[in-house]
Amino acid sequence: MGTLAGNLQEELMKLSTKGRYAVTAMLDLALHSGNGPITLAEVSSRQDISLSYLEQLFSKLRKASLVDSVRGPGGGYELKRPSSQISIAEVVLAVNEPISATKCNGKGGCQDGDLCLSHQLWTELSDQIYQFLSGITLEQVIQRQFVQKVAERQNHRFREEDVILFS
Amino acid sequence: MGTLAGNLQEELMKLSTKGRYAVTAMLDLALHSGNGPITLAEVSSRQDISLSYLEQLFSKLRKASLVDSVRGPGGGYELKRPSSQISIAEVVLAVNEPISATKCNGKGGCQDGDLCLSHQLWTELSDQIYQFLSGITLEQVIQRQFVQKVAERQNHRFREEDVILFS
DNA sequence: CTCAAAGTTGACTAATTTACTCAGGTATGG
DNA sequence: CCATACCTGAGTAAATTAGTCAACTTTGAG
Repeated sequence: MGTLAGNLQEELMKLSTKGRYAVTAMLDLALHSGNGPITLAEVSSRQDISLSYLEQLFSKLRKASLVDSVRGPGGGYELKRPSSQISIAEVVLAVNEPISATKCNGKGGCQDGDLCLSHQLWTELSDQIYQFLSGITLEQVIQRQFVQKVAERQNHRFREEDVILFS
Repeated sequence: MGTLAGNLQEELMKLSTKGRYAVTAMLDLALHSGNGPITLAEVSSRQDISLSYLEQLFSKLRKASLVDSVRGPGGGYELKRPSSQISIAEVVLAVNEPISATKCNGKGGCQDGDLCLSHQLWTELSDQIYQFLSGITLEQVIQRQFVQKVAERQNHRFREEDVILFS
């Protein structure tokens, strides 16, 4: 299933509960840093995430070089870099198998252009989302410093009832 | 958008292939608008999405007032509003059952503050993502007018190798 | 050295979601 | 009428999520 595509940006952001768990756990680590490693048992009880599930997530976070592990008594996990240098995008991508952007990869029938156009548009959009999340660090989230008015860019003339379907 | 400014949303964005299918189909509709309704069969063959799956998606898109349907021969679907007034966020939210932001909703044990803090931080972040996608319309995607340099905001001091793990 | 605390790994699984198919409807233009 | 197209709901295989369980390895403290 995994395409060995050499191209960059063939993979998409995926935002689900899995990524939220990972970000929440990383925020917990950032919030409680300073006194040595933090055990997953602490994170588990504080954030109400099962210990075994955290172990899976942190296995991936470690492989992505986002955390360091210390074994033995007094051990635990700690951020490998300062929280100001770890982006949300990194955390989300570390735990998610990224989904393939192009369904039409090896397949034919993509010459008529239409198919590839939509794919490319979505890929570019996904890239924008990635850029956005890359610009937000754990520390910025904690300090609530991430931009407040990002949506005030262009013709933004939704009526009230259109917006409310968010609830 | 005064509505979103007040209280935080309790529902989160979810980005998966499902939303991509919906956006792709909506882009197809936008690209081929002007000659009356477009059949799902056309969209199906052009975008390589199964007809029955499209029917499910468009049922939700119609309930969300994003498309109008015309029955009978010569019928099909068309955008209810101009593509410049339909945001990506609307499309994605229309087809996804939104996931709950707060696991600790009715539960106790949320008094110690830590749990709720992480939840709130993630909720605020999710709100930012929503704001971001709300600011991008179908037309902007087609015209590729969505902001090119959204990530150049704050202390953006990632090293190269940190960013590249997107591949 | 021993023991217990912690991470590490892999196999397994129930529940849920995704991505469909199928079998019927209903509305409507020609 | 009748073919076309939307509409609805039931069902379902595959994948993902969100875990559990068992068996390790490493290491600090006593």
